[in-house]
Amino acid sequence: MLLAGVSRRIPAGSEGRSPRSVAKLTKRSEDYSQWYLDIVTRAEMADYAPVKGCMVIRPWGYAIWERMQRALDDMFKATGHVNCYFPLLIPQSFLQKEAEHVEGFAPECAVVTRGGDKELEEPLVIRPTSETIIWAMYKKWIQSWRDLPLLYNQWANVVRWEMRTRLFLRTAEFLWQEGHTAHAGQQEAVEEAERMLGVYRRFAEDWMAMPVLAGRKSEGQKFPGAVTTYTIEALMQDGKALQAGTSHYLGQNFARAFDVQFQNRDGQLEYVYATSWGVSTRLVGALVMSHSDDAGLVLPPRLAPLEVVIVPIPKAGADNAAIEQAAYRLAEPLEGKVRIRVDDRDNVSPGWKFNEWELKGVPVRIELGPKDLQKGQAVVVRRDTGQKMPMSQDAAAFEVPRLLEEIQSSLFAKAKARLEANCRSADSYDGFKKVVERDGGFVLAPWCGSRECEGRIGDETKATIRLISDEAEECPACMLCGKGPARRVPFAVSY
RNA sequence: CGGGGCGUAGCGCAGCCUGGUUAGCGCGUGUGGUUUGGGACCACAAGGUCGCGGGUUCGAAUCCCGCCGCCCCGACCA
Repeated sequence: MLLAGVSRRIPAGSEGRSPRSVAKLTKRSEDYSQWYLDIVTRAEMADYAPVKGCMVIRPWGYAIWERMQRALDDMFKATGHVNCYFPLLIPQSFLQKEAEHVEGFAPECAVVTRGGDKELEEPLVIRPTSETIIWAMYKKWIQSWRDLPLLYNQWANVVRWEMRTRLFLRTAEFLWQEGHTAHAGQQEAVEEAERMLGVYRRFAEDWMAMPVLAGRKSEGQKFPGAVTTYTIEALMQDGKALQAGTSHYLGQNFARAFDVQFQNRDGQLEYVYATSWGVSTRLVGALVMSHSDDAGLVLPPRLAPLEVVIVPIPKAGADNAAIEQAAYRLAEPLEGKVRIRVDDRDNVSPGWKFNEWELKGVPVRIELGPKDLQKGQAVVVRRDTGQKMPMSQDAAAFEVPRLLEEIQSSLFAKAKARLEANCRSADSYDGFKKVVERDGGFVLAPWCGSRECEGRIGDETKATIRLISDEAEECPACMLCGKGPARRVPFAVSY
């Protein structure tokens, strides 16, 4: 019989589903890129849509995104932001008002030219980002310093017509959040941009268990229209860097473009200071590539749609009803505390279930068979290490929440160790090229700050400057041009 | 846009070169039964515009022409 409160349902993505393919995943060592795609598709996180470059986010992938959204949204609210929604379609002329912005985004805009059966008077751009339409509206809402700051965020989809796409990492349409704030002072706006980068960093570390480097982007890699772009950069298991979140101090660029002025305390008109900041469904891809292994996805418990799955193991001649009942009894005290389900499907074998839940990255599995029942125990298995821990059923109830926390911090520790092990230094350009080629990862090397050197290094090695840190070590000479002063900045081949 | 590969059942493929019964195999799917501690087994069954359009031919998945789409690798990017 069912115990009260414990759902029988296998959650989104596997609702009483039958088995499908049994093909093995591509191994990381064989083809990293294919390994990634295998996990994303086989774990049923996403699938290719009929339109090139577009993807369907399936329930298992979307559930991860929902958990990310919730955590981030709470953090945004805790820092004083409110949610709102601006429209998908933007008059093309809006994009053109900010010179760098239009230059940056025009090449990748999808444009609507027809409505119904009529040609539109002015083409409408499907938002690649919303600064322009938001600042057009801010003009209406801001008159005085008393109207400021405006701390707005929206959860939305955007479209960027990319040449080359990859599930989650780069798709023509993606989901994200974009914060857009307006401030009465430069200092305050800069602080906001830095604060939100801090939020992203904390989210990456505390929720995704993904350590990051944080800093500013070089002039050449700034967001189109930004004065300063801040970034967090993560390191994937193949040694490539991934930009995981950005925050921009926009200065008065958009306020000027849209003529948004406010009267300051002294009664003078002044352009409003702006920031914007965003993270996207790319984070789901980052998550996959941070922790997963050759058996499939490995999820940090805090973002796992399902944290614990209990697999009852029936046996001929055993009291299988009792086994299943014990499984539900085991789950009951944990319901509400952790996301837990009993996988009582009878059309697949326990072995199948083990593999499937490992593929899907569920952090903890509890096996419960006749032998366990006799001993009053259950076998608790960690997804991240594979470690099997027999423990009494009573102990499991209070051990499991602790174990989940342990897994969360252990994933972070492991990823951090990997990041640190993959931060190397080079002083000469020859040495730099060697390290980039042989080891990958972040390579810290002296750079004079010129766009020319940055560009040439990028062209010749594929490694780009990921960020510039305030604590960057000063060096006498750039590794390329030999001029000084230079700073030591992390380069990496990136996604 | 350049280079490479592919398009035949839900998935993975064979067949094509050398045209010819009713287009095949594995996995999966449905039903019934036995099973279940690391991807179980038996029986029966369902499932196909051979990417699209044209041509050659008595006859085309197969040969010819055109088109479309997708994937992978490069140039733009969260």
